[in-house]
Amino acid sequence: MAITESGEMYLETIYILSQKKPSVLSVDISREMGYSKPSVSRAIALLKKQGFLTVDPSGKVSLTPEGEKTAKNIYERHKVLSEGLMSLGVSREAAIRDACRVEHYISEETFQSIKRHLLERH
Amino acid sequence: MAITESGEMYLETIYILSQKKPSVLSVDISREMGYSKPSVSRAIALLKKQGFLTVDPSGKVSLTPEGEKTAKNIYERHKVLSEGLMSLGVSREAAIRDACRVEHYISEETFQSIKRHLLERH
DNA sequence: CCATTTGGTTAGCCTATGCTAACAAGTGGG
DNA sequence: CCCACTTGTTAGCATAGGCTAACCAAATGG
Repeated sequence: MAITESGEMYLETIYILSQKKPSVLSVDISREMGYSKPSVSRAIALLKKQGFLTVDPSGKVSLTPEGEKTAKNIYERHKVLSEGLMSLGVSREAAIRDACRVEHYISEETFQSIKRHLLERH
Repeated sequence: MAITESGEMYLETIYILSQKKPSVLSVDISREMGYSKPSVSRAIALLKKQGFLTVDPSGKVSLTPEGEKTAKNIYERHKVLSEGLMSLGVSREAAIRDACRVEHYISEETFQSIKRHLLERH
């Protein structure tokens, strides 16, 4: 099964959290994303089954290389898109909110073109 | 109930079809979008209930002013985004495919900024 | 004139993804 | 020692939005 938008958001959140703290628990993801514990529990179980992450006996969630690759890719899209929008004059809030949606939907080709264009403008 | 991505796609398709032919039937939408008749039937019933379109006794589907406003807005986003992406060197296929997703997800603020930026480049 | 085609609906299945209610297991203070 | 809090899971509900199967009714046409 291919990764969905929701799955990508979970991976991205786990990636960001794991850069801020030594270990990421399900409940941390729950708080960060504002989702209920059961929603996160089920999502984690699915991502685990899909090979994007592992959960150790203490409950610590870790991304697999595959999961980390996906998370980093989404995170880079998020940064490039939100910064790009802000450089066009879009407010920080709208830029972040919109980047959060768009980051899941554009092809690699489109993303690379946007990125190149933004770099060329300087 | 607010309009969903799916609802917007139906409205946009109806708008485009109604510019190409005098009357739009449910089955035309079905063929254009590649969805089954029951899927379209249900979607039309919902959009009708939401006040975005009407269906006359012959089955002809017409957008209400509200539906047309929404459809035109999405269609404009589609054109601006896909042309903008192509002007950045994105292939026609990818530009159209990606615009079809992104057009539903960006705020008006972001869209206007992108549009302004694309106009300024010439 | 009856049979087929066309257009549409109803019923019901499936997946994804949010939710609450309820519970189990570990931990720690009074 | 026990109660309470924290963490996580299970069960089950809801919505959105695809699908097929099966049906009805109207139009077409040999």
